[in-house]
Amino acid sequence: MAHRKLDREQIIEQALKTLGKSNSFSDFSLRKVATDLQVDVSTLYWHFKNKQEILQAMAEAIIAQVKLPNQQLEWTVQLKQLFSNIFDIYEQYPLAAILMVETIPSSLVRLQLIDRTIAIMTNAGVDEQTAHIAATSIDFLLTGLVIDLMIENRFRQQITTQQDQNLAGHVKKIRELAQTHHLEHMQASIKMRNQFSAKQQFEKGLDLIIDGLKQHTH
Amino acid sequence: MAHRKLDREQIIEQALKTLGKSNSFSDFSLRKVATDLQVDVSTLYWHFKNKQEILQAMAEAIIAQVKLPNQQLEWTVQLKQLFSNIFDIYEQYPLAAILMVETIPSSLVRLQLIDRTIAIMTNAGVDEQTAHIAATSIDFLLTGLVIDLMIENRFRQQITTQQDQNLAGHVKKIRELAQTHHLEHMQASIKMRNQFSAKQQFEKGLDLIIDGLKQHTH
DNA sequence: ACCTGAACACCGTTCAAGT
DNA sequence: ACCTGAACACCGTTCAAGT
Repeated sequence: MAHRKLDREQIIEQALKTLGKSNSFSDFSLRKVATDLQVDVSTLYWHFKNKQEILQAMAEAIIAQVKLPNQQLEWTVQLKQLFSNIFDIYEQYPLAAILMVETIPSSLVRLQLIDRTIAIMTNAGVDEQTAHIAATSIDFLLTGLVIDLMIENRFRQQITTQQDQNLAGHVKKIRELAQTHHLEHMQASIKMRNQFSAKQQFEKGLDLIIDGLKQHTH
Repeated sequence: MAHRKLDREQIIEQALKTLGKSNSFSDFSLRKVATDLQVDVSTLYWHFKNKQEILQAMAEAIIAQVKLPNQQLEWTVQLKQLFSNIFDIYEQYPLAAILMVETIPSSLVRLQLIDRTIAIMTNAGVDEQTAHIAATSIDFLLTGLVIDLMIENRFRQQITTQQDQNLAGHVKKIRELAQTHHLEHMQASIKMRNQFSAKQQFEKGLDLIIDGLKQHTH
């Protein structure tokens, strides 16, 4: 293709689409993005310094979509709404959570988001230190659950479509070990995972942390 | 080298050492493990099916080192001791946390660990559902913090040893953005990260979740 | 049974060369 | 200013061949 077509925005847009098509994060490559753009890989290196910079821009584009809750609302409602929004976006871009882990939160949008999260708590009377660790905890819980969810879905796909005996073996093994070694709580956990959606589990975890926070408010 | 030397145990032992020498998880490769073992890469494929299986065995070897707390102790003490032990092991093998994320917990040792964690809570009167989500939350908080810690250390190293302007730029940018956009809580967070160790932060997060759990016990 | 060597299909990154 | 093509140094994985 001739020149004078591409800009950074178009590259990031396609990169997010290409990431969406990928089965895993290691499946995602700049060469595939370039192919989808009908362009040589090396072209990307004129617009971006390296892969890390592209991932950074992708993460930024995703976080920019997060809608902040109304500040008039009660603080627990604000927290729940905010992270519910983030959860929904992560579900839309299933690999976005990994993107956040792989990337440094040095963009303004991401810093503002962290700042706002802490502000919600301190405005409710929580001390700065507790608010900081609570924000971190909620963030890790969210990304952890989404990554888990994604891995599970990938496995489910691989097992059904490609009949991957290896992965099917793992799932079977977990159930069997739980039974033969009488890991009763493990068995209950497996049931729970099937009974509640990842979002419901996240909400319960968030509630738990909020319960803890309430003891630090006054 | 001639044959009749290697076994799975030796490979995993060296793999953990090679992982320890790696600056990042993507830096770690089977080819490097093979070189350290003075053996051809393809040799590893006689002992293991693929890379995933090797990672799985590595994760298992690490978790096997976790010491379980005395069951006579009070439940909050048991929880704190258990996760303090896990934290210390993760600090010893800085990339172990990523290993856990990349890997399915289908080994007996890991399942037993999860089961035991939940058991500590249910024995204290916490319902099965809350105990399950709390165990998950604590686990994600721990791995999240350790991964963060590791990334930070890697950056610090790269900045000082290789004068990586790119990474130094990120750190500087965060401070600057926090100042110019008056992200006061963000500034306080940066201070706190320097003031408290990752372990101390984890302990505070754990305390928060325990505070939440106490409301579910009776 | 255990290991090697070569090959394959992938990566990210660089750089001289084109328009 | 923007893009290509070829090259480089890496990957994981397979497989015929050696001992």
